[in-house]
Order: sequence, then C-alpha cells, then structure tokens
Amino acid sequence: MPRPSLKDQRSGQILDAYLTCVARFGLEGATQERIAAEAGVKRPLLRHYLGNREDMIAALATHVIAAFAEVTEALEAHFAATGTPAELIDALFASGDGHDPRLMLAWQALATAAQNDPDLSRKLTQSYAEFLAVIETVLARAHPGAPPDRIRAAAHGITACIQTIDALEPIAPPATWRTDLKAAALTLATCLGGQT
Amino acid sequence: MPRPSLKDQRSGQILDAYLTCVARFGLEGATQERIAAEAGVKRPLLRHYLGNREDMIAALATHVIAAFAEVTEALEAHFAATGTPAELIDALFASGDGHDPRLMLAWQALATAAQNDPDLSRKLTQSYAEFLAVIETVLARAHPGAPPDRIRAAAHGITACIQTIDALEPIAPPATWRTDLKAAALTLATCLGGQT
DNA sequence: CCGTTTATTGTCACAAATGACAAAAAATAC
DNA sequence: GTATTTTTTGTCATTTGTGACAATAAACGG
Repeated sequence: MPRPSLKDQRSGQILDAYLTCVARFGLEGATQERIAAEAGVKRPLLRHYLGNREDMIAALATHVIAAFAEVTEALEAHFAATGTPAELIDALFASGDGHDPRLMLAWQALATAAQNDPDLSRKLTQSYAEFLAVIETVLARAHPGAPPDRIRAAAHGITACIQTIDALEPIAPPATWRTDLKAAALTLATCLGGQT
Repeated sequence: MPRPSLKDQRSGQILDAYLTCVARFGLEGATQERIAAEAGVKRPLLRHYLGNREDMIAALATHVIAAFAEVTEALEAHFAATGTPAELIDALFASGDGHDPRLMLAWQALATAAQNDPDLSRKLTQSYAEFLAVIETVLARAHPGAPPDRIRAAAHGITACIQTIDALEPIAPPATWRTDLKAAALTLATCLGGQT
C-alpha cells in the first residue's frame, strides 16, 4: 500500500503560514517564496498541496471563512442561551484566548481583493452577517424591550470595535486604545437598557 | 527660460491614481503598470515625478497622512468650539461629502506595511490620535460631567465605526449596515449624558 | 531663430514571481 | 526484496516588476 498521506497536515501547515504572510504583507505581498519560508518547506510543495496561485487564494478564503464561522459558532454555543452581554464582551476582547488577529487582517485583505469577485464578496458578507446575528441574539435576550434598530446598531458598533482592534494591531497602538475600544463595546451593550 | 513645470499637477495626478490602486489592490498589488494605466500616463513618468518604489511609498504615506490631517483640521475648525455631537456624527457619516473611502483603505494598507517600519508606524499612530482628540474635544464640551475614560472610549468607538464603514466598502455591504453603524456612533455620542 | 529647461517616450538589463514538469527519496503492503 | 504510491526536491521557461539611461518633443526667454 502507498506511503501514508500527509496532505491534511501539510496543507494545514502551509495554510497557516499563508495566513501569517497575508496578515503581515497583504494578499499580493504574500509571495510563494515568503509562504514557503514561513512554513519551512520548499516552494514547489505549495503547488503540490494547494495548487496554483488562484487555488491557493480560494483555499485561504475557505480557511478564513471557516475559521470565522468556527468563532461565531463557539460564541453562539456559549452565549446564545445564557450569559450577559458584559460576559460576551469580556470573551470577545480576551487577548490570546482563542482569538487570532491574523484572521481579521486576512479577512480584510480578502475583502479588498473581493471587489472584482462577487462570489467571494458574498461569502465574506455572509460570514460577517452571521457574526452580527449572534451578537444581536445575546443583546436581544438581555434587553427584551429594546427596539430591533437599536439592537442591530449596537451589534454593528461592537463588531466594529473588535475589527478595529485587530486592524490597528500592526502599528502597535498604545495599551489604552485596547481598553478604550473594549469600554466602547461595553457601553453599546449596556446602554440599550438605559434609555429607550 | 525653461518649459513650465507640471511637476505639482502631474505628481498629484499620479498620487491619486496610486491611492486608487492601493485601495483596490493593496500596497503590494499597486504595481507601476496599474498605477500608470490608472493615471493614463506611461510608466517611466512615475519614476520621473515620484522616484523609485521606495520614494513612491513614502510620497503616498505623506499624502495620506496629510489628507487625514486635513480632514481632522476641518473637523476641528467646524466642531471644536460649537456644534453638537449629533451634528458631528452627521458630518462624519455624510457620504460623498468630502469623505473618500480610499483614504482609510490606504491608511490600513500602510498600517499593515508599517510592521517593519517604526517611523511610519509612529506617524500613522499620531494621525489617528489627532483624529481621536478632536472627537474627544467635541464630546467633552457636550458632556462636561462625563469622566475622561468614558469620553475616550466613546471617541474610539465612533472612530471604529467610521473605519469599519470604509473597510467594508469593497464588499458592497447592505445599505442598512451603514445606517446601523452611524446609529451606533450616535448612541456612543449621546449615551455619555444618560448614565454617569 | 536659438538655447535652455522640462516633459514625454522608448528601450534595455536585471531581479522576482509564477507555472510546469521531471526526477529522486521514502514508506508501506505484499 | 519488490512494487506502488506519495513526498520531496530540482530545474526550466515564461511572465511580470523594477531601475536606469538615452532620445525625442515641446515650451519659453532672449
């Protein structure tokens, strides 16, 4: 019988290196040389496991969207039925926990490249919408009387704070910025009950 | 005497095309071919007016930071001494007004590339901080009793909403998202008075 | 008209990225 | 040990990006 396949393991390893490079250099800056160096393999292996450049981008998009969905599902599992918005915010802003800034940076890079790719654009929009939906669910449960408009707005604002945290990461922002963005998210989450 | 110099005009024209390409393809994806095509000039002109690749990036960074500062100063001139936070939010989210989504996208692209360029990183951080400061000034004037922490947090949240609007632009988000993000910013601006 | 300065175009060489294929090495079943 | 399949490496041509220089065209003052 054949030699045991390392396809899954190697593919994951290369995809992770790809993710790192995209987060650091952007989508066009993530050359095969850099990816191979980051992954610690020879360049032809990239083609062997993930295909040509187009295939690699598609694989990365699938990976990022899947990882995003995983985060979303984990949040839903933990907070959809129980837990306060404050706990949700705590979990979202817990640094290092299960949260990977590379994911959002790669998401942004893909979004930039999606301007001429309606299908990718649609997938990214959907993944973002699903994330929003979970936040809305938690907020709506904590504030039954709040109007849907306010719930939606708060969910968008909270998500924007999270997104901005990761987007600012490359310029090494002052530590207070992180605190302030978390506080802003918390304000949005708790202010729903304060004023109708 | 010499032929009249078009340096300023041409430089501006090329820089604008550069900005467009960076917003669409990212910093590494903005090749000289694309820039020249976008600007409607031959490629060697880029070198003639802006220098080599490194010079071009520096020129773009200067341009983006200057444009950002211009927006900041305009805001300060209009709202620092008078005007409500609600009017500020209205101005910030007025589409097409004087606001150019390419600017924020290029800012992000530069930020991504600034990971190995401490000087650029510092300049970007500073431009962002100055923008924040103006928002804080307006909020503090409207809510004299609010603690500085809350003011800072609100300013960060509002800025995050603006940043996210532009960052989502490439994927052509639903119209409600824009409305919701503006509503979130408005909530942050007005919620300061509601609860101490 | 002439000279000077600038704009504009053309062209070359060099480096980097990518795509594609061939070949060697390794591991497992039989 | 042999065959088979997979991994891994090596190497080529093609394309693209960049840098640098030369040459032409144009505008203005004298």
